[in-house]
Amino acid sequence: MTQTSWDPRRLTAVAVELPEGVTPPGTRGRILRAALRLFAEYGFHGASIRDIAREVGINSATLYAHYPAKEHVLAELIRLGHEELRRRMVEAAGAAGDDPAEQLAALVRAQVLVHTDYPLLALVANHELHALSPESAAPALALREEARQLLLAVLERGATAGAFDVADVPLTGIAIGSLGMRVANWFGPDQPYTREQVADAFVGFALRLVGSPLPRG
Amino acid sequence: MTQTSWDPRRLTAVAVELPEGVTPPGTRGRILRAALRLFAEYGFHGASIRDIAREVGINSATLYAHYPAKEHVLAELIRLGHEELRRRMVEAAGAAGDDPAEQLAALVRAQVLVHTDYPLLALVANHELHALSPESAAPALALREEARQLLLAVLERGATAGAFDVADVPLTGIAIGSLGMRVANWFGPDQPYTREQVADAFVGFALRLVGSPLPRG
DNA sequence: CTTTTCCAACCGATCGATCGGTAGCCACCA
DNA sequence: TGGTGGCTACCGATCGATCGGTTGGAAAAG
Repeated sequence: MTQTSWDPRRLTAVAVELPEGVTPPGTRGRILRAALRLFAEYGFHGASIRDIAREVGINSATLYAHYPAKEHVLAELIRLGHEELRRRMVEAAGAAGDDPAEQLAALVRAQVLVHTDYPLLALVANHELHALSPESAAPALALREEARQLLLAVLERGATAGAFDVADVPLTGIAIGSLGMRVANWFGPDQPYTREQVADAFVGFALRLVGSPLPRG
Repeated sequence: MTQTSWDPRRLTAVAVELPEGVTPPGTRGRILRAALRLFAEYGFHGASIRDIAREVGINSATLYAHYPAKEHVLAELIRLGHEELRRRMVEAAGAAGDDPAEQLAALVRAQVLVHTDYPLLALVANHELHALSPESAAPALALREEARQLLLAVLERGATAGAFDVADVPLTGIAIGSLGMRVANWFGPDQPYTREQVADAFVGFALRLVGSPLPRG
């Protein structure tokens, strides 16, 4: 309840986490983690390969035994971030029932939890995308669009069925997406909320935004 | 309704605007505009002083006749962005009546319009803050906190008066602030909304988030 | 009024430092 | 043995900033 805005000095207090099972083991994975922390704090261009190597404890030339170029490290992180988002949202959509409100809640919860669980990955995936070439960025953009379409489809369905009172589906989708995205900028261990509390609250916000009669969480 | 997510390739389609009356005239101002465009597209570290100088049409050494260091150019942009936000929000708060809902609407409208009017400035001010030293960043952070407190005070007042149905004021404040902030990432001339339409819609969203009985805009 | 001085803005050249990446070599392990 | 991961040394390019010099306009001096 004190400082909840973006403050890069907090970065060292946020765990450098990557999704399990999809992160490469050994040095390759350690490079990703080091890059994640440095890219999140200083940006792609502000973090040098020497910085990354030093943090991993290897020589900078060794990076090239694992990744063909600096850009590939970033592209990998961005891919991981977007795949985790898409995976969780597809999973949530599949597990939810037919009720549009329930589907929306499931999607929003999934989105928010990706951002609480992997805040640095979300920050890098969202803020450093511009450093990639169009070809490198395309896969991630496609995944992002897929996640977005999941949300829009539910909003459309809910509005058509009369469960949602929505004047403009795309704009409402943007608003709901914005809520989840910004979580990565402020959520952390020094905040007085657990991840579940944040997800509950944000599901409540989303339901309010669509005018669903469900009460706040 | 097509592409509404962050896409750096769209940057050249967004006008490079700085607030009137506070932007220095002549070369100094042209440097700020050039830096604004380049920092927004490539980030502070991704844009060199040679890039900036080239865009202005001067020699890179000349930049140092106007600004003592590269960081100062960024600091100036970030200061301008935060001052405009604070100015507009203070003005909106002063002009609004006593009704908490009316005050909230005024604040949200002001915030959203800063982001529609100066999207690049908002992007740089929000995303490149990390490139500043703590001393350089402090003034902007203070202004940001001031704007935030304006919003929280209204939420608190509305909740206390029973006009708002809010479970958690700081969290609701974050959510409302998030909505406005992200506008700079997607709003532009290729979107099918005017700035007023966006502001109206977002005021409606904010009122819903606080459970105010006012209908959607 | 004319001349001189001053100063801000500007220049090309250059600085030391750092950048991402390469080449060649070595050690280890299956 | 061959492949992988690691190293030192090095490359050309670029970085932010400095240097010494020039220019033009304004102000001061005579």
